[in-house]
Amino acid sequence: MNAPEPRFARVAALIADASRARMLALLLGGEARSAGELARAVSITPQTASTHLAQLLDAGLVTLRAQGRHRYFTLADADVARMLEALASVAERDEVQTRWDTARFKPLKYARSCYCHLAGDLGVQQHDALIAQRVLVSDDAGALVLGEAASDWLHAARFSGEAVLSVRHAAKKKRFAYGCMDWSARRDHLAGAFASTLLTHYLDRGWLRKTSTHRALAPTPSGVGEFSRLFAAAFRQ
Amino acid sequence: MNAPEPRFARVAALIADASRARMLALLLGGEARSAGELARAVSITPQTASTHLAQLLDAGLVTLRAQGRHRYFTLADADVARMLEALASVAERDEVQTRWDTARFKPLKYARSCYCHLAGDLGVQQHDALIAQRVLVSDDAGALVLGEAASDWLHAARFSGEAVLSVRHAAKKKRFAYGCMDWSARRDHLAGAFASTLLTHYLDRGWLRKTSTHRALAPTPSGVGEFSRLFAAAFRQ
DNA sequence: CCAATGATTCGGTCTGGGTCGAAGTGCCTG
DNA sequence: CAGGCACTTCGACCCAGACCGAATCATTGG
Repeated sequence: MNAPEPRFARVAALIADASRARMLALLLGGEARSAGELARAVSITPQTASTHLAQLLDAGLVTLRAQGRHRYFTLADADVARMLEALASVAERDEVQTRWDTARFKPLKYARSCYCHLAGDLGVQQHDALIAQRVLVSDDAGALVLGEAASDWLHAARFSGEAVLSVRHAAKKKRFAYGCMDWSARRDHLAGAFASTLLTHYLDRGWLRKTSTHRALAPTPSGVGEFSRLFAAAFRQ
Repeated sequence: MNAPEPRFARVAALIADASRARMLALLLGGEARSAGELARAVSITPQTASTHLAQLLDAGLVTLRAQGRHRYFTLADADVARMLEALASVAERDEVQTRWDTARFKPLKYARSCYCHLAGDLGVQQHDALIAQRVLVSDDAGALVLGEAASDWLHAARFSGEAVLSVRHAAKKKRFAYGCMDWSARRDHLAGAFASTLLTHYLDRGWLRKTSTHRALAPTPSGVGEFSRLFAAAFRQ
């Protein structure tokens, strides 16, 4: 009769603290951050941050890479990012319409990094376009795999021949591509290894650039053109 | 520079408390529960439960239906269920393999209700089978819609003619069917309005029955036969 | 080998929030 | 109308855990 305490309560408790939540929100940007950097960003002393990070590490929400006397933290994996986005999607619900339309949040709504893939309206467009153009198709199990139009599209997106091969190789792995609920658009954007590769590519080609402080990503003039060409099929909406 | 406190921290705080988490876990079963019932289930006094439920209600995690002097609570919507499952999927990670194989948890892993659809191994089989048989197919935007084999399958599943029509009508709505990460199987099971209809149908036909205390669902002898027939395509693995 | 810097550990303080007893409100039944 | 039941509100208590000061460890550079 007596329900046992669910394990998710413990994870929720880790996210519940304002300082830890702000650290996690920063890490959602995808980049590794040192302990001190995180402490300063959320205005707490290094020793407090240290205890917080130890807890996040212990629970497996973040991973650690020590480099000299710095310790760099990143989100553990895409599952953690998905969980945070799911929380945000419930937390933001009704606020979305009003808040997102302010000038301050518009860039964030248009495009941002989520862990290490593209989110926001542009991420949703990417998701819809790649499926509509059959670059990605559902296999028998409902997972997304490369479709018949994949090679053409990758070529059009200026992937090199060897890069295409490496994508094709990665496509065999689990978690290659899947939908992830976008909390501002409230529709799926594209997540997974393929989505990471694409975002890296966009940044490398200079179609997107990171903005100073936030997770927001701004398209460059050349990027605007490329995206409207590559995602043309999704622009019908 | 100073990162604002993310709104999801507030939601996480609501789930972080052991008593509230246990209530939410109970409500994940999909059935409405009265305040007193929830209080007894988690071993707290009615007045404590009342403050908890008021908070959950205020945050929109649960909804309320007052009936006489009883107040019945249910999970607010499928987004909340998805969020809880995402949390659980991170929280359970490594435990899954060991814990689920104990006799105590096996029924839960095999089939359980998630909000108001079918989860667990059977839920994953359903998801995979309906897609493999093209009862459900992805549309241009990646959402699942009824496919060319839908009518035949519904007929085979003993849906009446008018029930088939009502399903076809419901198929136009948003959130008709979509994948939802299953935290025990770690693959997608089927969620959405269609999934709810199917679970209700299985219960009505006596193919599944609710077990006493948990969210676990047990297949009846006739259910075993029906499921192996209806989900045949997924039994390859 | 000695600062200087990044990070952790320890000990003590303090507050937010969960808890229950007691009392109050509303609804249903006899 | 009276009594009972489901639930809520109020007040007081108490404790887990966030926080910081001080000290310690580790790495780098001079």
